[in-house]
Amino acid sequence: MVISARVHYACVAMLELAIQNDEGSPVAIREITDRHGIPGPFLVQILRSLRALGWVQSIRGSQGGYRLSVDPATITLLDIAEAIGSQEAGCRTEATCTPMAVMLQTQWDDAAEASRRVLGQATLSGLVERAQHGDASMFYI
Amino acid sequence: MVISARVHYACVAMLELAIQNDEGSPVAIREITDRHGIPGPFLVQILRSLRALGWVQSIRGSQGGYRLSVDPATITLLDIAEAIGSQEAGCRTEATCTPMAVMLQTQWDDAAEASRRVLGQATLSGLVERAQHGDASMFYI
DNA sequence: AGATACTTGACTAAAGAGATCACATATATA
DNA sequence: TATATATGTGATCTCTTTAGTCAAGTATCT
Repeated sequence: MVISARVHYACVAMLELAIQNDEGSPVAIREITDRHGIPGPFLVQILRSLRALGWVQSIRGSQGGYRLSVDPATITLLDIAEAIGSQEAGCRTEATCTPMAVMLQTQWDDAAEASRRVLGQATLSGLVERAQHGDASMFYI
Repeated sequence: MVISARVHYACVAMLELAIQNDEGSPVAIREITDRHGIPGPFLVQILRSLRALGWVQSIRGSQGGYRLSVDPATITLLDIAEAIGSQEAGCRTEATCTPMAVMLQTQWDDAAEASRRVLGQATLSGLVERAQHGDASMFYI
């Protein structure tokens, strides 16, 4: 469960869209990059992946931007991390797959599973709600 | 908590030393690399780190090798992973540290903490014992 | 002396992460 | 219809990390 900048940015973008989901107009990339200091072209790349997943839709042209196309209650940080992040390999091919290696691999898997359980609990809507209740000025809307 | 090949090999080596800890003679690198298919010079590099940590001692010359210099009950997979693996950075410097970023970071930290708890439970002696009870032929000694 | 085994430091190849750029296309508004 | 505003797409690029290699040296046992 590696949290790269790519994954982090993807989550920021999804949260930003989730917050502004009720308002009619789509959210421009510029709005997100300005607010969070994310390199523009990089975020474009990430939003492309999110669109391919069917999680956001894009509206081109003037007044265009992005909008969530899924219910924010159904998407967790785990979903985003696993979809955007790099896929991990199974048992190492180079080294011999000894019983000891298998035992260790079980430990690595258990540890990863523990992480996944935490992130699988965190839905977008849950985070948005928590942020807005905890600190109304948090997202300076 | 990234488990690189380096960390995995370090754990294999420590476990191998823990198993043969009771016997008088030290364990040669060749013995470990042959058994587990680990590239020799790479394992040398790793054992050097382990020695710098004070966890193993080396005996040079003919009949030389490596030996644990700590109680295998006091070392966990977490200790090895954190000592050998790369050190992770804190809050990302590039992007703006917005409240949203902080909230996300908390989630990443919680997830990492969950992993750490799992690996922190796994002591070398515990793993050796488990392996030997579970399957006597596991380490074909 | 010679075989065995660790010591040390430098070095290289490959992969992935994190961007960046140029050019194309779509749409609202004046 | 012209123009400003936005996204779409593909290629490219640099930097860091990871994994692995090599050569020459030193210590110890038999």
